[in-house]
Amino acid sequence: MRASEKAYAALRSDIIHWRLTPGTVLAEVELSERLGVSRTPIREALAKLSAEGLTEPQSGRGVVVSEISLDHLDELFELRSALECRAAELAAQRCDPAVFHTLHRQLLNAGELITSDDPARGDYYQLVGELDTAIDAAAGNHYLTQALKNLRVHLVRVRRLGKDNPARLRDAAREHAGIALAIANGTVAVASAATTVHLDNSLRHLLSTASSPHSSIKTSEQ
Amino acid sequence: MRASEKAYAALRSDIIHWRLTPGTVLAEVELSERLGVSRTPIREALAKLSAEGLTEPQSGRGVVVSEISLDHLDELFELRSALECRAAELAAQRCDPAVFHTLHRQLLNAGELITSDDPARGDYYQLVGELDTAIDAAAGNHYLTQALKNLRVHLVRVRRLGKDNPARLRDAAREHAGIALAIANGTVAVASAATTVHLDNSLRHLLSTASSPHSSIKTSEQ
DNA sequence: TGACGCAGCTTTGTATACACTGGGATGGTT
DNA sequence: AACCATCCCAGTGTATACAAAGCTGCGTCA
Repeated sequence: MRASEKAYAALRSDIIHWRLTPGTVLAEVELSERLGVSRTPIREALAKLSAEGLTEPQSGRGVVVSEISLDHLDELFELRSALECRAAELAAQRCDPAVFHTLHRQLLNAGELITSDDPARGDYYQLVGELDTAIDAAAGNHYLTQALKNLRVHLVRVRRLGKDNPARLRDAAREHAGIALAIANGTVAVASAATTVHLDNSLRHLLSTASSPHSSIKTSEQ
Repeated sequence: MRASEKAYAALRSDIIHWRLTPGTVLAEVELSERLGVSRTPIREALAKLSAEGLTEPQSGRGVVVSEISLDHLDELFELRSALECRAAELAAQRCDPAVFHTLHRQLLNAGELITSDDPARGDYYQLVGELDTAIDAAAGNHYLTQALKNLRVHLVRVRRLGKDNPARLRDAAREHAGIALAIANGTVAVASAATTVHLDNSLRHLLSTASSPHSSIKTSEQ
């Protein structure tokens, strides 16, 4: 693996998992020492992260980890809604119904995955991720998939803002199941509508339970 | 201006305006000599272009200018439709009607801009660009605007595939005028529908008149 | 005659040295 | 005491040298 890719992957993971919190300044020399590579691949990694929107150039001087603010969450979800609704519509037109019937069944039983054993809800989020992947594949649109991929990076970060309580996750699983079923049935309008409703519920839940972003940020300033 | 930005702007312009044709191999040393900067900023520029999708890494060895193929045009327009319809809907909800009434009037008279004096149709495309800008501003969604900006880069390249004959441009201007009017009226569903129809017409026109992409590419291989 | 392998070269990937810019601190002046 | 100018330094921007990896072409062997 190339050094620049290694640096990129390490930084990306650190940012997504909040080991690097919003507002953190990323200095090239410090990073190159910490990651054991020279500044050149570090710069390449930072450029890639900035292109993705995970970091932002700091007024001509250095880069900082992008802020995640509740103020712009509604905008993020408007874009998400536009992309995911269209993806669901296309998937409903073009999919192999068997795949989504299977996902529908699994999602109906997803309540069992939400146990106190795994606070990170790994199994649950993996299943939801499989639905996303299946929708992307069924939609069969490279550009749309790419746009969604870029967006989901930010959504993973946002997840930390809300406290995903078991009740909401079980509701969300049912909503996902409904989306899968609509796609399997090939009912385009229903697939789109179910996605719209699900995203609205998710956004409302996030906004109502989210911890203040500033409190999260402050704790990181050691 | 930084050397990396200069290189990026120069290459981006060369690709968009087909001075660098799809499939062209971009060698770092050759570019650094041609643009008069060292390889480091060239690499930075190429990374940025690849992130945008204007170039693609060539299986471990160098980068090439991305292909523009009719095969994927429908996919590109599916994404475009998803984004522009949502943007039009949001604009219809939130806009200052006066702005779009003005644009509506200007677009109704856009036929006069399509003269044989300017084969590049600069004035026409500038007016259409102003509509795009106004929609972005009215929609007031930073993420959506960014996604559209990324997309429009590809659309400018695609434009070269089709022969924009005056009749089609006049029709397109009327369609744009209709979109502007629907937004000014605040009729969300109409704005979305008018956008859908316009994009479908544009795609069909492109596909029916487009020169074979392969012939375009071949001519570049000197 | 065809295919496999090796050697050389071209091109990319990485490290490092140097240049330049912006900001902050310090000292002087009003 | 407050404000401005200058100097210094931290850190980025660029150039270049070196290392590694892949392709090409030729030669040899089956």
